[in-house]
Amino acid sequence: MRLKNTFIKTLREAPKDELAKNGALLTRAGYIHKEMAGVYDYLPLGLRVIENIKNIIREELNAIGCEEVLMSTLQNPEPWEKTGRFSDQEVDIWFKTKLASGGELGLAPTHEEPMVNMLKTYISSYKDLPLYVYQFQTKFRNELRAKSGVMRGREFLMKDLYSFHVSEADLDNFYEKVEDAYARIFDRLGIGDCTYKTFASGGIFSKYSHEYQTLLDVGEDTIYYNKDHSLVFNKEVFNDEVLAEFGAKREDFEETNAAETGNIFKLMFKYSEPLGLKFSDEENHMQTVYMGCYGMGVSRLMGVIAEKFADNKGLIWPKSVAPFQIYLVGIGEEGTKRAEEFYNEHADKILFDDRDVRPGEKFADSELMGIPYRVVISDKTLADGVAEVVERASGETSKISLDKLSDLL
RNA sequence: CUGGGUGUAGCACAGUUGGUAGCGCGCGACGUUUGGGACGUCGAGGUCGCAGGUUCAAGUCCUGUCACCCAGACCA
Repeated sequence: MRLKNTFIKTLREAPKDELAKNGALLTRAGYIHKEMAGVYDYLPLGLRVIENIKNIIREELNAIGCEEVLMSTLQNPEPWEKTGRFSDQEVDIWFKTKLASGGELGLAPTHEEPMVNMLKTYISSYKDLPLYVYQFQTKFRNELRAKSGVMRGREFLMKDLYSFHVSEADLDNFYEKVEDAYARIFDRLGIGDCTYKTFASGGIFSKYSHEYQTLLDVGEDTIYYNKDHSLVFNKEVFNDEVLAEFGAKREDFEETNAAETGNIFKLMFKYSEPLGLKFSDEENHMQTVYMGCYGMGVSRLMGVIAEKFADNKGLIWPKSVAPFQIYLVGIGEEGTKRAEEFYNEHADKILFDDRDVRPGEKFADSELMGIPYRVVISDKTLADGVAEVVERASGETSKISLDKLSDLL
């Protein structure tokens, strides 16, 4: 991408309504634009980050046999009424609107009901199971208070996976596969070493749910972890009774803030029963489908990663999610010409700062945008037949011969 | 929802006892610059969140309303 050809522009100062670090930096660097509290537009760079995160999740889920769909945002109240969740008393974050013809609609805050309802069309026998279906979908939640940049929005992008099984054993088995997939996803996103599977309050059918909590100063959750992080509890379940159950002592735990970046949950029959999702078993007896659900906040992940790795100069993206691998700057006549040539060979992976501004401004923007490598080709470096490479994360500078530059991509 | 705060140019802000709006950044033109956000000259850009009201006159005073930020409460 050529900077000259894009409409985005960096800002020296963050808008005063962006106090959160992630929102301020993502806005200044031109990744996002705020429409209103908790509602953001994703600009070319931000969209690339979102797509990179999605692709990592997609690859890992597909690898364990999941199928991707895209369900509707507009919700027919009927399936929700069967579970009681269309009620504003039951679910207080609905956005609702009216049909021109008079009926009422909801904007999906999650998708258990429509997913179950849809699959009633396709699941009728044990031969149809198991099934693992997921999507990346925009969710709407009428939060009392949106805050923290893109980390708590009224409209946000979420990956939601639902699994369907003939038995609890099969659900348990798949649940473990998702745990493994989640571990790989967090690793690939660059936050594996600071993201923990956490015990949180459960629902009707299971004692605990599991959240994935990423350590973050400004995270909204409080968690407690022991020395080797083998046991991590959300504050909501951190009590003497639970500690006794796990044979743990309170004094071995440390308190810290974290952001919930994912969760996995055994639903059992919570939604399949009221919605009548059944199958015929091998003896031709009707059985209710066992279910699990597994969420991951895509736009929140972008905010968490932005927030976590930034320094006083700007964003620092892990290579796996960075919108581009190289921020390319050409200086001087010959340097600019050679930069053009290199750009033209790998245009899809390079952000080329071809603007007619002084180098200092380009350097500052490269740091603000957090692109992993800044490559400078100038008449000076060309005298040695090399380009200068600065790694954003470490600040380390090195010289690389021009024909080896593509190794960075 | 409770408490506190803020709405003036794309961004950040100033605007005195009411008298018809200003600075910096950014933007356009020209010139000088050209490896760490350069400099000079000229210039464009505003129904002062919105709606009422008071007044000869409202960014400024009054009433209402909306939005936004922070803390709390809330949060599969």
